[in-house]
Amino acid sequence: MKSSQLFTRTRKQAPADETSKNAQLLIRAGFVHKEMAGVYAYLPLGLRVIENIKTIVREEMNTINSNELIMTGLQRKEVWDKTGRWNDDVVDVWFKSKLKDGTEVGFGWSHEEPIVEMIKQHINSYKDLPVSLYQFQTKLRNELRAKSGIMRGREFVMKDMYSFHNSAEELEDYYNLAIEAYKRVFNRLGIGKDTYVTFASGGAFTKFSHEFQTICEAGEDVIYLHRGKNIAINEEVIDDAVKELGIKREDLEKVNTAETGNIFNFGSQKADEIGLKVSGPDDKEQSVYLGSYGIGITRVMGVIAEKMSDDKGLVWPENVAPFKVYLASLGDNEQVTKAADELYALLQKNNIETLYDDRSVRPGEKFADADLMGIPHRIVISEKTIQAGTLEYKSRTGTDTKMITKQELLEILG
RNA sequence: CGGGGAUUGGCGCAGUUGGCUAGCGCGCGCGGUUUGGGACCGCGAGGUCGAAGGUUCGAGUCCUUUAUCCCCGACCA
Repeated sequence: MKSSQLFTRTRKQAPADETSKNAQLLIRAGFVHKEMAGVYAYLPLGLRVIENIKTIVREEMNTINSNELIMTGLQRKEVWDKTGRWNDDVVDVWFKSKLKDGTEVGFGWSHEEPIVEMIKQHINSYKDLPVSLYQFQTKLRNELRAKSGIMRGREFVMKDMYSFHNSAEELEDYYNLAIEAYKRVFNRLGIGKDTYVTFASGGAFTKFSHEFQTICEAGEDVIYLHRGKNIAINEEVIDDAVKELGIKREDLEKVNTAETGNIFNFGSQKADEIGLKVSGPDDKEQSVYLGSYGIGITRVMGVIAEKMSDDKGLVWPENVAPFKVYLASLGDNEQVTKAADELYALLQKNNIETLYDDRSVRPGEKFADADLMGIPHRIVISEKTIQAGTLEYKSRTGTDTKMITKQELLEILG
C-alpha cells in the first residue's frame, strides 16, 4: 500500500476528550475514529490490526476443530426468557427494540442462549457430538459507563466459541484443549508472557472458571500472582482460592490486569433450560454439556496499544502490526523514486506487507509517522543510500540505523 | 447511577470586573524558498462560542434547564 493512497491521517495532538493511552495513540495514528463514548470505528490501519488478530485466533480455533460461523445481531426475546436473562434486572446491558408489529427484539450482547437454541435444529443424537462453533461478532452492551478507550466499549468485537458435549468429562477435556489454544493465541499476539490463566468465580457449575488476564495498568481487574508456581487468582475469589490451592497469601503479588479472555464451563444446566437434549446410545434422552470461550478482539488491540508504546507512538508486535515494513523514499529525485519503486515491488513479490511512503513531504514527517504508527521495520531510500548501494534499516524498537543489502533485508524479514 | 471536571473553526487552546468586526497555534488552500527527525515566508478560506430559555442598552462571559464527553466510584453474566 502506498501512503498516497492510504485513507488515513495522523495528528500531532491527541483529542482532549481522551485520556487513555490506547485511545490517544490509536486516534493520533489514524487507527480508529471515535463515534461516541465507547463506540469506535476502525479505520483502514486499525482494521488491518483487527484482521491480524482474528487470523491468529481463527487459526488456533481451527486447530482444535472448531467451526467458524456467524450468528445474528438481532435476537429473539423468547430465547432469553427461557433462562430468565431477558429481564433487565438480571442483565442490565441490554439494548432492546421492537419490530414494526410490536415484536420485541434484543441486540446481541452475548450469543450463549441463541446458539443453544439454534443447535437444537442441528443436533439430535449423541453421535452428533462433540461439536464446537465460534464466530467473530460485534457485541452491543449498554454499559453504564464506557471507559479506557477501546478497552471497554458499548460496541466491540469478540470471538466467542461454544462447545457441546456428551459428558462432563468430554467437556473437561475440550476445555483444557481450549486453554492450551488460548495460550498459543496470546503468545502469538506478543502478550503471552504477561497473560495469566486466572482462577475466577465459576458460578453454579464449577467452583472456579478461568480468565485470561493480561498485566496492564489501565485494566479493570486486580489479580494476585504466584510467580513461582505460575498461579494467578482474581481478587474476587482470593479467599476461597488461597484455601483451596493451599498457598500463602503473603507469597502473592498484586497486579492490575485486563481480562482479555474468559472460559466457562456451563455443565448441562443451560442446555437443559433451553431444552437441548440428544438421544443416547441407550435410546434415552440425555443432557448436553456446554462450554463457552471468549476473547475480546478489540480489547486485545487496546491492551497491546496500551502496553507497547513509547514517547514516539505505538510499537506493534510483528504479528499484529498493520504493515511489516515502512518504506520511506526521501527527496523528489528520479533515481530515489525508481529505487524505492523497485524495492516496493520486490517486497510485494515476497508477500511482505509494506507501507510505501511515497508522499513528497519532508523526511521528519515520514519518520514521525512511521514511529507513531508503530510499524516494526523501517527502510529508507535516499540519494545517500543509492550512492552507497545499500538500504538504510532501522527497527521500531532499535535506536540506530544500519546500512544493509536487499538480501540482508529479506533475511531480517524472514 | 452517585461524585468531580469539561464543552469556543477539523484538532489543541486563549478570551480580564459583561463592552467594539471572537483571537492564537496546528491542520487546510494558493504562491514562493526549502528537503535526513513533524521547515520557513507571504496571501487566504473556515467558528456565532454544545443546545434551549432568561437577565441586560449590550452575553463566549451572569442565571435556569438540558445534551454530550472525560475521570473516580458502583456495575461487569
